[in-house]
Amino acid sequence: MSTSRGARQLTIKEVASHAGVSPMTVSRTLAGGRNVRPDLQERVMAAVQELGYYRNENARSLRPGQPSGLVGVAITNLANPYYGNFALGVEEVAAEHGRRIMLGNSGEDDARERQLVSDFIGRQVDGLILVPTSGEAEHLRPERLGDVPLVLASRRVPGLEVDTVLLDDVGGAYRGTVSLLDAGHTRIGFLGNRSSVFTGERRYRGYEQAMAERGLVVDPLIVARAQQDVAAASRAARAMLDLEDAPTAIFSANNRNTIGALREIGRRIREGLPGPAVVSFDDFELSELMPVPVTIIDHDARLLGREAATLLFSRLDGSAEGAPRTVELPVTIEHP
Amino acid sequence: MSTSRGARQLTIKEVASHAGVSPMTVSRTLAGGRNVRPDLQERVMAAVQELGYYRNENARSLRPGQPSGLVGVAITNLANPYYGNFALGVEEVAAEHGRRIMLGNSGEDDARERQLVSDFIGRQVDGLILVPTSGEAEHLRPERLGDVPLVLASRRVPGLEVDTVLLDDVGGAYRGTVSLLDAGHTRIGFLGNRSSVFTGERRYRGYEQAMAERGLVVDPLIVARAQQDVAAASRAARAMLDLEDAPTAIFSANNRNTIGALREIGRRIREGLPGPAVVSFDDFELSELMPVPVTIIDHDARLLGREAATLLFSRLDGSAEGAPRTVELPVTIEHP
DNA sequence: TTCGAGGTTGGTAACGTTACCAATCTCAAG
DNA sequence: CTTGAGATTGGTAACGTTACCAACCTCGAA
Repeated sequence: MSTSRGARQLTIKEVASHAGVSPMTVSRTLAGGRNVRPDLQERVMAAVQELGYYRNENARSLRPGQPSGLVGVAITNLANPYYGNFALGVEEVAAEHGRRIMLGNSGEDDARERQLVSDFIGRQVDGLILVPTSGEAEHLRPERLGDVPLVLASRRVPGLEVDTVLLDDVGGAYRGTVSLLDAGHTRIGFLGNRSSVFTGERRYRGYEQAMAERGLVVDPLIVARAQQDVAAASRAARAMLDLEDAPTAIFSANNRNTIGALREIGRRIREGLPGPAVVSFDDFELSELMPVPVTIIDHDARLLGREAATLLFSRLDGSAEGAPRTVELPVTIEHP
Repeated sequence: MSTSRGARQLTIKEVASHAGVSPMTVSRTLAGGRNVRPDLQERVMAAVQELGYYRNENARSLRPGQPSGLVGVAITNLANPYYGNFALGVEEVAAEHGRRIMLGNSGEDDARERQLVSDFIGRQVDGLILVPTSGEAEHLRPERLGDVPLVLASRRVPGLEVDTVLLDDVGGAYRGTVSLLDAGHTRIGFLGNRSSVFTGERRYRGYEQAMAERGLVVDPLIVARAQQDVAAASRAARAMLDLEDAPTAIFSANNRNTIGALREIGRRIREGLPGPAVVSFDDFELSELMPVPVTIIDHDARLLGREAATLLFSRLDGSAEGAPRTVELPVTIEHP
């Protein structure tokens, strides 16, 4: 019975003396029981049960060569359901490999990301999975990480050659835009992230490419690339749709912009104004119930997480060596 | 330059000899620099920078009395955006207290939860925050946890008296149901979780109470309480609405059931069938654009996470002692 | 000048664990 | 009965860190 204060930690020694064996026998039993007599193993396990002993994993990983079994995961915005699913995918694969994840939210803040990474390293993580903010790469150089393998997800960091899992941003945006063009639209607005955000840039490129192929010039008046949240996206959509020469369709480069745009479009429709067609990079629930047709460029964030973790563990297991690899996951297009 | 294999860990000793001081001086400097000459501190910090040294937090926490700075968080379903926000709230407060979180997903599986908890304990977490599965409480008893403080969120565990953060499930469900009754509905269907899930039970109770107050008997034909995912919720809604005597309104006890119900309702409306009014416990985006009026019983999952973490840290700081506390967070009702 | 208080520095031991080695035991073959 | 191979067991040291103590230094007061 452990009481309020102090309550010294239960150690392998107590278990050993309780079972009448040496600490080494307890350690060996807990490690799988190779070369330990079955009756002693039983006594040890009984003592463990009775005392409620948990092995101290920190002390264990202190010995050289012992992995900590921890993976550090830093994402940019846990409030976004996409990143929740991403984290879930990572957690699943980690659990399958007997590892645990330490999760941090960088909130797109560079300094916070640096702090998270150094903290993860200090806690002896076996590997790192990062959705990088768009800042510097200095703190992510392999030599700064002390040989802890790093996998980037969703975004690349300029000048940093490491394992990376990406979406087919350019292709998805291209195909989504083409579907609008095929439907007869020629004046297509764009809502997206700052161009310094990797995905924002790539998705814009796909949009631009499709427009250019049809000989259409992109009008800067109907391109808004600075919205990081729903409210800003709503305002940008409003400005665009209030124009004399308003777009008849909108390409939205991510979930947050789509929700904002649709909020504004819903408002207009309730006022009897026309609503433009929408293509959204990123799915959202009940898109089929929207008052305007919404085409979805969909992908599986959970799978993205699983792939990132798989890439990491292939490095940890030594089953993959050599040059950094990039996996680009396909996206699907769902017409309304 | 650290090369591929081996690459022994950089220790405080290397830093010390590089700075020409003893390891103790390095330790003291890193601990805040009390009673260390400024010029030596500078030499130490320069060496830390130059070598890229990170203190080994595991070794650090091995010393008795040193906290690990880790909080174990186990939630039931990270794919649900609510729990993503919950985790975010916990992470935020933990970061404010200089702590890191270890995150596990139990997937409503009892065995997995037990495994997570014992793993967290083995990794010397300073505290635990749990959205419990509905199973046993044995592995959560204080004496089994070795004095590691535990906070439950969202749900209670029968027979376990610990700090808990809950929502006002009963009151919210009651008020939501009353709003339907006030609008003239008397035949109100119920969609929810298994009754063994704490919130499922409480929300049903609120619904039942409101009905009883108006002298209405709940018809078991329009009560479905076994759906854990969107597809099952859709089927349940369909069965209910296909009845001769179909409900004119539906009370949905959670996000997943709401989405499922609305998917079915949207289908019916496209076919020209009538759609019932909906009250949803849990918000979702773009609810204002639905083809039927949706009343939202809303709450802040992120705040729930923040409250849980705050409760935990008040135990860790010793600013709270004594009997377990329960915090019940209010919910708001948003009419369409 | 001596003394002592207080600031600064370093050596030692300990935290809980396991790799390594040495010691002991078992048992079959000679 | 001896030998030795192999299985089993335990003692010791080390992982990286910091609390504790002892030693030293500085400087003002007596």
